[in-house]
Amino acid sequence: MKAQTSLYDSLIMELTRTGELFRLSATEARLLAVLYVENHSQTLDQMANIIGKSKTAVNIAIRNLSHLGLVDRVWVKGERKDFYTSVNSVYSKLMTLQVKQWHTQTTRQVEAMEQFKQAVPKDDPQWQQMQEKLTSSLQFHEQAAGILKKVTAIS
Amino acid sequence: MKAQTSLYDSLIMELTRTGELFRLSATEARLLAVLYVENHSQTLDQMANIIGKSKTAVNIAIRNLSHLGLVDRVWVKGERKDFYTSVNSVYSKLMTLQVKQWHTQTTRQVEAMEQFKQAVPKDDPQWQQMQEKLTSSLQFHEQAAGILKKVTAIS
DNA sequence: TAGTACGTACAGAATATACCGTACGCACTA
DNA sequence: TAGTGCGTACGGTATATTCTGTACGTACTA
Repeated sequence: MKAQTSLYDSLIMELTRTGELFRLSATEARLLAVLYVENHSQTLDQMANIIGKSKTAVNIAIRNLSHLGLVDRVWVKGERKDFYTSVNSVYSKLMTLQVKQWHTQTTRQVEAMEQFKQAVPKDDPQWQQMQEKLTSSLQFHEQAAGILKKVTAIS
Repeated sequence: MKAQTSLYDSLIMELTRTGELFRLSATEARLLAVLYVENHSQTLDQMANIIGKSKTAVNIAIRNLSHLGLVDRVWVKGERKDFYTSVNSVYSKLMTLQVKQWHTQTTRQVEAMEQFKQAVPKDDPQWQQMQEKLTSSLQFHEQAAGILKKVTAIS
């Protein structure tokens, strides 16, 4: 018997897939999807209930998402519980974060290549090859930088 | 006692980090790094030896990398073993692959949102909110498309 | 002050992932 | 045909990740 899949479920699933593409864990991604679709902020208990996980699991996932700046805690008058909501255009932000990491990492990569190249004697046949790879890496770095600029220009 | 770290090791490590950023597993990333730095193609045994893993593990990793089009099998005259090498500008290609996935996924996401929106009655207050989110998602999609165009223009 | 409601730290269980050694199948060789 | 060398499928195991229930600390309340 095939499980009935509502449009709501499909939507959540797609959003979850998107989140996972950006290296979020399954529950982080799902949680973010729920917060994105739901229109009012949610408590830990509500979220635990919705995604069918323990409050502890939700707590940790929310902490991570919050640490990434993808989720905000909102204050609700007269309520003791914490309420959480996703930030504006989360998915764009997620993409931006990822690209930033690329940029940082490619910088490190280029530096490592340069250092390594300098240790290779210039008359070594390896030197020329390292030189080419360095050029290639630099190009890679430029590429990441270009994308970063494009991405941050929007948000 | 602190482990001695050579420039070579640092380079491999950085390249590995880069690979991991693109959702490669640790060994896939390391393997790719080695193939990238080494100037001649390597056999399974050689690679297993270099990264200190079993031949089986290397075999699977190579299969995945090959499936992603990041690694090529090269024919060497008079040799029975298979030789592998990384394709040109692997890391750019890796980035391109990733962005392509974004593009595909955002398409799916937008479709799911449109379907969901249509099921919500227009006089429902939710409708307006869904409309806004759809707009936001479309923007996200455009963003991915833009990056994709930029990336593929290079390679 | 005692009681209640919340968030979170922690330890162990469950699950998923990665890995290894063995063994098999195939192709080439003598 | 027997033998050798290679890639790879497979089953069991280690390791890492994720999840749960319990328990604790704090803040508010009566």
